[in-house]
Order: sequence, then C-alpha cells, then structure tokens
Amino acid sequence: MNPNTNKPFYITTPIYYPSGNPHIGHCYSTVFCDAIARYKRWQGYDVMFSTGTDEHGLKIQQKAEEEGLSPKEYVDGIAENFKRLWTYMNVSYDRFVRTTDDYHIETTQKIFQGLYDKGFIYKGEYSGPYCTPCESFWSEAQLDENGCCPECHRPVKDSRESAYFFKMNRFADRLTDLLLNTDYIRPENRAAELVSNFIKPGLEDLCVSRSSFSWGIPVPFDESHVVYVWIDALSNYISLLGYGNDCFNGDYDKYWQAAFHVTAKDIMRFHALIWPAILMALELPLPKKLYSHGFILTGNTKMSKSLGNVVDPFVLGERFGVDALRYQILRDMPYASDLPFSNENMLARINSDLANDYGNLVSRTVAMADKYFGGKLPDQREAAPLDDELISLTSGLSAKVDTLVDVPQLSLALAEIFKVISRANKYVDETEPWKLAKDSANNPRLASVLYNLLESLRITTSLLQPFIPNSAAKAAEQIGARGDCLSYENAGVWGVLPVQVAVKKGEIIFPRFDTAKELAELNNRSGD
RNA sequence: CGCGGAGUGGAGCAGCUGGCAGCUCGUCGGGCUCAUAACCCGAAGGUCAUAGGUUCAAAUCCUAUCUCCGCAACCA
Repeated sequence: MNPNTNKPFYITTPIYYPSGNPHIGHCYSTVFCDAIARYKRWQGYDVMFSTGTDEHGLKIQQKAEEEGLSPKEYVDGIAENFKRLWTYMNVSYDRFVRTTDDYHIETTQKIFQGLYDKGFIYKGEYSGPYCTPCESFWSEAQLDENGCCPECHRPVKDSRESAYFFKMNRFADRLTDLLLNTDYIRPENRAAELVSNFIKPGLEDLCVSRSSFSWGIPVPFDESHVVYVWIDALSNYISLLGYGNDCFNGDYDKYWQAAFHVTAKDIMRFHALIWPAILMALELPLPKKLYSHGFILTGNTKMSKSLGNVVDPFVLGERFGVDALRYQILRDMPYASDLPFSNENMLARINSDLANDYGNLVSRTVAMADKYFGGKLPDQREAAPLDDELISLTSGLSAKVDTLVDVPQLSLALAEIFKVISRANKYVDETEPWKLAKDSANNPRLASVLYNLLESLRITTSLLQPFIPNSAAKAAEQIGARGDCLSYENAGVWGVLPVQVAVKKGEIIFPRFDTAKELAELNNRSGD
C-alpha cells in the first residue's frame, strides 16, 4: 500500500503582478511548481496547487489609466493572459486566486481587522521622499543617482501621510529562529543573508496601508486607506483555502498544514520575514517550506521589459514544443543561483537529452521490437550478466528521484533519470541486438535485451511524466506501457510490462533541431 | 569598511571539511548500422582571476588586489 495516499500537499506559486504580460520568468516558477505538484499527485498525495495574480496597487491604477481602462478591466485582460499561458504550458493548477476576488477581499479585511484588534497594527505616519507627479513614495535606496524619482527622474520632496503599521519587530527573535534553526527556507544559505540584512540591523515596523492611491482593498475601519500589498498579496495563500471566508469548505484545515511556497529570490524576503510574522501575529501555523530560486538571465542581465530582452514562452513553445521548453528550464535550473538563458543552451539541451538520448532510445527500441518480432515480444527469455547493471540502476532510480524532488532539486532529479537513459543507450551497443537477430536461435536472448530496454524506458518514462506530461504519454503508448504500468507503485519494480509486451511504432516524440538554422531564425525574430 | 554571491579547458557548471582537475555540451578521431546524420569508444583542450602566505601537499585554508553580479522594504 502506498503510504502517501491521501496525505495533503499544498504548493503555491507567487501571485504575479499583472503590470504586463507574462514572460518566461513567470514560467520558471510556475512550471517548477507544476512539476512538483504533478509528481506529488503521482505519488498519491492529495495535492492543492495554487497560482494567481496580485492585482492592486498604484502601478496597476496608472497602467489602466494609460490604456483608458478601469483598473478592473485592465487586470481582467492580463489575468486572462496568465491563465492562457498556464493552459498552454500544461500547468495543472487547482486554483487561481485574484486579489480582486470577493472571497480574497473578505479574508484580507478580516486579517487586517484581526491584527488591529490584537494590537499588532497601529496608526502612525509614513514619511519619505515623495514624487508628486507620480504620486509615489520611494525609499532612499530606490532614488536614481541624482536623488530623483526613479520613474520620471524629477525631484522628490520629503512628505508624510498617515498610515497603519504592523509591529514586525515583535517577531524578530522568532523569525531568526525560524530562519536559522529550521529547514523552512531553501537554499539554506539565504537564511543567514536575511538575518544579517534585515533582522540584525533592526526590523522596522511595516507600513501596511496607503492613502495616496485608491486601487486596493479598503481598510475595514478606515475607508480613506487601502490595504498595502503585504497583507493583501500574502494572504492569498490562505484566502484561497477558505480562511476568513466561506468559499472553500475545509480546505484550510486540510492543506495549510502542508504548505510549500515557491518564489523567485526577489520576493523571498517577504515570504521569509513578513508572511511568517503575520501568521505569528494571527497565531496560525507557519508554512512548512519556502524555496526561492534564482532568475533566468539573458546575457548576464535580468530579464526585463524595459531592456527588451524578454523571452516569450509562446514563441519558444511553438517552435520547440511545450515539453521541450518545460524540460529545458527545469533541467538547467540551478539550485541556488541564476540560470543564464540562451537559445544556444536551450537547443543543445533539447537536442542532446530529448532528441538524441531519450526520443531516439524510444525510436530504436520500438523499431527493433517491431522489426525483429513484429512488434510483440515472444515469451522465451535468456538473461545474461550484462543485464545486471542496467537492471539495478533502473530499479533504484525512483527512490533517488523521490529524494531529489523533495529537496527540491528537480534539475538533479532529471539528471539521474537521464543517467539511466544513457546507460540504456550504451546497453544497446553492448548487446548488439542486430547481430542477435541474424540467427533465430538467439531469439530468447534478443527478447530479453529488448524487454530490458522497454522496462528501462517504462521506468524512466513514468518518472518523466510530471516534467513532460504530453511526451511521456506518447512514449508510453509506443513502448506498450498501459494501465498502471506507469504508476508510482510500479516505478521501483522491475518486470512490470507483460512478458509478451506489444510495442507500437509512432511519431518522433522529440525531433532534432538544426541549431544554426533555428538560431538564425530566432535572432531574426528578436530583431523585430 | 552596508550585506551577499561569483571568477575552473570554446560554452554552461561541479569540486572548495586540502591528496593524480571532473561533468554535460561543442570540437577532432575511431566504431556501429537498431535508431531522429542519432548511439558507443577514444583524444585534444585548463599555470583553477592575480600576487603573496601556511603545508610534505592548495582550485580547496589565510592575507591582499582586480573583475563581474545580486540585495539594500513588493520586477519570477
């Protein structure tokens, strides 16, 4: 019996800020979460996988004005684009939260009120450099090199407005403990950084409301203020489970105990400091884990709209296939640093791993079974010592992958899977099936060789399902892996395919790309 | 001295509790012919950013310097 069955697992992407359309950076976080969510479901967990959009704030209000839309109309359009991308990328989210949703507004107001009632929120005065034309407060650090507004580069003046503050400082000790003495945050080296950057110098009380713009959730007891992003955005993780509202009966009790947040490193600190502090103040349990990955860089710099170096996932998906794109970003994602993205690297990865190693192994194996046995293996077998290494390596694979997905090190998990695929390719050379096929007396041995290859493919394919779901399904079809052959329970068992397994030749799963030609065309396109 | 990360063959990286410099890709040569010009084997290619120091022994530890990059209260 699978011990994971029905255990809850809750994984979240950040909710994205729809000040522009999604790009591959958003895919990075989301596809990463999707692979984990799919893997956990496959393992038998009862998974809740959430994503969404964080739709309030001054920037949205301004952006909408520019386009002559109401803020809500504006975010409706962008939120649709996010959903469209997730559908396109095969992202299996269970729930999409928008901070303009009624249930979320209700929860946010309750949380704000609750913190106020408990004495963690007080009214004070916010002061800092203010840009009148932009209607924005900036921090000293955000100002440009001349000490002017970073947006319009006009002079700022010190200004003040009344605002509500959250008493962050109360939680400094508990936060330090959470960061340094638990496995809450991964990669672990970020914990010390946070402590020395933010906690040690003294946590300031956090400004949690604004009155200088109106596009936000009204503070329940003071309508001249809106709730600022911290409480508004972070509370999505529990509002969408029904905490503080009546929409999702029981989900909070079931899933919140098993929460796993994924973010990019830029918003790590909010999830590592502010969010736990809010939860502590509310006396709610803390999430189990926070993983912060790096950025996708293009040419050594961060991807950004203003630099014009944004990579469009739709373009890459159309050209190379969604699974190839998913695979590349997951396989090349480093654990604790940024991913330097280039079309060259992507093509190299796709060609080498997916086309040459995996796709080609499916092709050659299925083709041989087809050619030598008419597609269906005979039941006579003959084992040989040469088989042992492949069998033991493959049989032990799922345990390794389980461990790495938990950490979470998906890149290494994929590397382990591809070690087995490489070993299987080598096994073809070692056993030389085409020579065995010359004499029918060798048929039992030949059948064993092909069966071992098919079993290696069954196990690797089953483990690849969460990463490249569509392609894995195609491969399964071709190698004759039906029913529960690809189940989690069978991933660690050798010999699951029927003795007389029947293969089915099919289309090429991952075509090989002409690197030079593809690069030329991609470069043309980006020159537009 | 705000905090932190990084500099290793053409590219991307690992090694960094000191012990023959490794992996993937690319390049070159060979093998094979089941397969997607794929697969398998082999080779070339690095004074490990620089200068000192400790040590029998340093990519690894120490000191200094140079370069690049993050963060410094909402950009995945």
